[in-house]
Amino acid sequence: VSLSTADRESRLAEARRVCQERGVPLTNQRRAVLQALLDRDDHPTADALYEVVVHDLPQISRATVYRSLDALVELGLAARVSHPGSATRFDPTVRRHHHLICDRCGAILDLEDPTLDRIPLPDTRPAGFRARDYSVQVRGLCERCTGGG
Amino acid sequence: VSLSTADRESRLAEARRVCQERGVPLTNQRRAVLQALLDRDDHPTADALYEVVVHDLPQISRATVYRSLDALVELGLAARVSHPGSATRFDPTVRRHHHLICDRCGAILDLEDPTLDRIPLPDTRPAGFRARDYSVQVRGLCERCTGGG
DNA sequence: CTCCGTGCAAAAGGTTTGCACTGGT
DNA sequence: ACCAGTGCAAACCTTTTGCACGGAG
Repeated sequence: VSLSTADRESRLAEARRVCQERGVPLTNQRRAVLQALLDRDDHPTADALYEVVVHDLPQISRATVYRSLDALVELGLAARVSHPGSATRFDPTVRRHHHLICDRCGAILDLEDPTLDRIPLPDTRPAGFRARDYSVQVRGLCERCTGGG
Repeated sequence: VSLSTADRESRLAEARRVCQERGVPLTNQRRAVLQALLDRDDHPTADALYEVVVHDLPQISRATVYRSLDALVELGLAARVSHPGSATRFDPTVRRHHHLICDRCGAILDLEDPTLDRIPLPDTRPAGFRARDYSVQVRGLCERCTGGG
């Protein structure tokens, strides 16, 4: 479910606006990382993004990719995805959506479902927790892994 | 929401039974790791468990803790928790439940709510995904982090 | 005797940090 | 000139692996 050209343009415009507001420069490196992330729908790791970005900016370092991702997350332009694996994965989609996670190969697929977007959350304030948003993780087996057995 | 003594006993009995069935020895090390995990409700990392277990078994190695956790997960006696951080966290509770995740400090709290346990999942079979179970992640700020600002 | 789990140490990821440099303001 | 962002390399943290040892069947 990768983004259309128009969507990508609007996400870039949003990035420019947010950076402007927060007084944070949208450097070439940050823009390249964001674009690489927007171009993908498979929730890549930082390293996978580095591999892409290094084609455009051959001198970029892994550290900068990590720092750019931190910045994008801080700015609300990307999100860290919860994943039961060793490497952190990133998601360019900030609006509410859900995930299918393959128990065998670790793939993360987006799940868009209006019903899941309207679950009434229990009141967590008695526990002292201020809820901000939620998402549903569905675990199971993806197409490739079901095929294999 | 840590386990009562009775619950812990029954979980240990379950472990003995499962190991028996599967022909897998429940070694001292594995039992110690499982007990350490059952004693906690904060979804510890492998390293945090090592720090606890090493008190009882001073010669135990980190590798064994990792291998024990792998075995427990494989046996269905524990679960890896999805978490947007670098270290994998483990959960002694296998039955369906949900999580409150603090965006600031990364704490994971259990959320038990019968309503959330009965969400009608969309049909993911057209996407080739065979759903097995799900859980809801609520993100926000925990009590300590709200207090601080 | 054989097999499997373990301990140790080293290797293999993944992520962060110290420091010098640079480009924009 | 200043400051923030960057590149590089090293450090650091987490997890896995190779190998030898030892205990249970």
